Amino acid sequence: MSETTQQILTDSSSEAGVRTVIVGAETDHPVEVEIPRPVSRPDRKLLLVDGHSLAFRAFFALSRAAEYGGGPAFVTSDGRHTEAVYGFVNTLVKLVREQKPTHLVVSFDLDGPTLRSQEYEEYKGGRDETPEEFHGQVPQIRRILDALGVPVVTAEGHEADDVLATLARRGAEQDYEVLVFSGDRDAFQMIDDHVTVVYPGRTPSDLKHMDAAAVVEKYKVPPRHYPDLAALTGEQADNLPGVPGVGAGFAAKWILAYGDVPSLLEHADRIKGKKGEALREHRAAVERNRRLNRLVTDLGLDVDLADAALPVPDARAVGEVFDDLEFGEGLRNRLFDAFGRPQDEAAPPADLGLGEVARPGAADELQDWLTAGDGPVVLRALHREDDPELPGARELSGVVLARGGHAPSAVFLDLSAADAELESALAGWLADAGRAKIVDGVKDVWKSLSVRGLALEGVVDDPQLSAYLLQPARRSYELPALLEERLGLAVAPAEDSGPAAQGQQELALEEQPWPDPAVLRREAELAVATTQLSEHLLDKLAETHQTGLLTDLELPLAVVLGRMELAGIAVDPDGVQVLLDDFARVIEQAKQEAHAQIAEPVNLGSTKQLQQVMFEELGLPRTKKIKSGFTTDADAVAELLTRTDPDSKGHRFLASLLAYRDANKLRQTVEGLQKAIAEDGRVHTTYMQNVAATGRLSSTNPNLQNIPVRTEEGRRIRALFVVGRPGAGREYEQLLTADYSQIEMRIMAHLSGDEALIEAFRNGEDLHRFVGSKIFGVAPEEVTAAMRSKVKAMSYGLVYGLSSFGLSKQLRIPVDEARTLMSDYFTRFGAVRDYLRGVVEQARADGYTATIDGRRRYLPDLSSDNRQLRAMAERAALNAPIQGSAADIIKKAMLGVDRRFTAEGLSSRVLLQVHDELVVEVVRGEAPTVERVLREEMGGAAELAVPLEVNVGTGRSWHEAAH
DNA sequence: CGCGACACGTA
DNA sequence: CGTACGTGTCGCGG
Repeated sequence: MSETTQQILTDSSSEAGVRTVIVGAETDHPVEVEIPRPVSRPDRKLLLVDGHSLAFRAFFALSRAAEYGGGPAFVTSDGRHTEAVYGFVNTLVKLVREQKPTHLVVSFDLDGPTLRSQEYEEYKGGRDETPEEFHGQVPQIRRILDALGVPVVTAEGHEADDVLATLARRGAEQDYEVLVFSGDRDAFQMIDDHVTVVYPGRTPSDLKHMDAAAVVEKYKVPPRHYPDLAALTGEQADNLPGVPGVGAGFAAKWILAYGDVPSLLEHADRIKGKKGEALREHRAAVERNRRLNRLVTDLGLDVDLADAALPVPDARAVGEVFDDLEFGEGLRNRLFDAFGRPQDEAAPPADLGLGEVARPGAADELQDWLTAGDGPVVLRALHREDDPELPGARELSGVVLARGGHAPSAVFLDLSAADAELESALAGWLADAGRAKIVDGVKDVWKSLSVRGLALEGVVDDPQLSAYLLQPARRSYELPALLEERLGLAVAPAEDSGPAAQGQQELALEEQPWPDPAVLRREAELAVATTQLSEHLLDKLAETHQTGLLTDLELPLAVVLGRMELAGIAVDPDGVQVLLDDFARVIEQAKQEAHAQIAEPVNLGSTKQLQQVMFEELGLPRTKKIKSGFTTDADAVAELLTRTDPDSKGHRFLASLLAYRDANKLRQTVEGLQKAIAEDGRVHTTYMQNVAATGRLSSTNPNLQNIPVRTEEGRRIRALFVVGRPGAGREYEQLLTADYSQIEMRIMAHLSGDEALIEAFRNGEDLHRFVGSKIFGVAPEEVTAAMRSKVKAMSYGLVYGLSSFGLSKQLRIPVDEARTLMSDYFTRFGAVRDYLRGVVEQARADGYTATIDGRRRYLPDLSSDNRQLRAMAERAALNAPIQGSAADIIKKAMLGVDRRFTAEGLSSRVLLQVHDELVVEVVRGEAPTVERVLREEMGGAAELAVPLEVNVGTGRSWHEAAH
């Protein structure tokens, strides 16, 4: 920490508004510098922006990002570049969001001569020609500023900085807190107690705040003397040479000793040595520099700052420019968030024509409503409280039913107060498969109904699922967003304040009416709008031939998943504690062993600290570069282990680190499990049905699809999952697992139609051994373990779009050898190569890949200009049909198993799905039938060119049941 | 406190 | 420079 900073930090004795610090204490001329305390005027905050400077920096940052990967290419479909516009708006939005100015002005340089260029022809000479792509972007920026209603001020013959300096001075005089965005350091001279400069760092969005203290800290002179300093050192960017050999340090010393440039030059004779000589020699240049970098603060600008109050943007106009420039929703939303959402954006509660929400009080009233119209009815569940006792489900307190069409209507039923007859009328309708229902989030609603003893049949759509099939890569499927994007309907914007906003008098919590009338109204409107949304989504599904995936797969699967979630899986609590203690011991030991090798203890969980220890203190060889330096991941550490002397500190540290990480990871997994054990002694995961872009399920809260299995210690965790204790008249006997053997390779064989690969599976021999014998040209029994593991890695790699480079890294073999391996593979399995090539081509042409059952994944990046993005999309295209088809197959199997369990009167139940594996809790005596059903339904879930092989195992725990 | 980066578990 | 996920920790910046 520098001396100055220390003193600033420790200073406390100053008068109000001013601090003093000593600068240059180490020199002959220590000087006391006054630093005004910056004022804060949250209600009068003026932001002044140098438009060119911001646009230019944005342009270069985004062009580079696009060129070197990572960033998207900012070009419209008709070839216009938009880097500067996008970056400008992005940074401006960031500034407004973070700084919350009340007033805003942007200034631009004008073309043509300025006073500075007239005085000094070479001013700003030597700069590279403005790139072609930059042209035309400034007018677009001004269009957007116009649409936003932000005043743009320019001055003939002057640069933007003069305008800003003038406005900054006026702002300060009028007691505004002024923030100046400028990329020109000359702007620092404006800084005082009212004015701060925001100066861009390496990227336009990396903004540094320069107030007086920061200038003193950095340059050792007060802001008003910054231009004196710059005049001495010169300014490369403006092509203004200074005094040769004089850097910021000397310049600052002189200025502190003599004051400004004129005073310094007056006393130039007194300065000894080479530097003094140089100063006298370049006296003219210094004087010229000082003239040129003096900003004009008294331009006769015809602006009233009061008129620069941050306006409400014109959404239509902004929308037009954004559409024209092909900017996405993200920036648009951020912009409106920062500048305020215009009134007409909050759309007239999309007049749905919905009247009062009726509250049928008796069964016949409900019956009347239910039979009053046709068309599907939207069902929404209301929950009074957030935290249910019920493991895995929320208690149902009420429902909203709604119908769309010409006369939309909605009703609300309070199930916490409903009489038996009314509830039974509802139950009859819910269970009637002939009465079509639309349910948003059907799995959760089914669960809530189910724990209340209510059945649910006749569900024809769940927008979360239909929208997922249409756009599987979406992040969220929230109704308001879908309504807005699909139908342009702005329904019931979420109110930001609670009931109080509705002007209700204060009521004790327990006296508050439930549901809140505003909440009920919103629910009803959403329900009505959902009828339109569903109609639209089902149309689109039909157009894309995915209707069957919804009605025959995802919708019925939601119920199966709901059952699995409610069931949960039993976890042995004592075993959990034992493991936790065991792991804690290992962790402690590994931590101590690691610390014994180094000087100061570090946090082994901190990559940053590990890098310091490994690559600095221990001097270990550098590993692969990552953003924050060099990787310390397990792969790299293992590699380093092989390259270090087993008796060295480094080696021992690395070994301890791996042991620590291992045990720590396991401990975290078990801890998460412990926390997740519900009152029924079981863990209820949640399956997400619309998260994975390929069609897979995901598991969360906790994730039971990534429970360790590969290591011995990991398998101890699987042993914690046990068969449940007797309950509800059932006696569970064991857990049964059934998994597909090499399903992805089988799908690859099927999709490619490769005869050799198909033969490999029909042959029934160990797949990798068989493939190995073909590739290496030896008999199957002569395939060594090393050969087999190479082949195995290769085969799986293909499914992921592996390159020869990647393969060489994976197998730690030379790239040449990897390339040979791949080409040998493709020689024997040529149709596989043809298929993989074809998949990418097809996807590029269609814009999407498809599974065997027609589930799509859209991959717009296949035609990206960006190499990295394109390559990623290509690998995704290789993988999606295979992973997705496997997902479809096991989903079908789950439906089949579920049906058969019911049909055959089995009480056993499926508990878990782990992508290619099902875990079943088997009731005493049902094991043989369950095994047969699992084999038949899983094995028969798809008709492929190769058989689907299913392995089954049983045991008291998940570990024992593994095979 | 939110968020990105990192590391690492599964198929 | 191998796909698809979820979770925990760290450390940054607000």
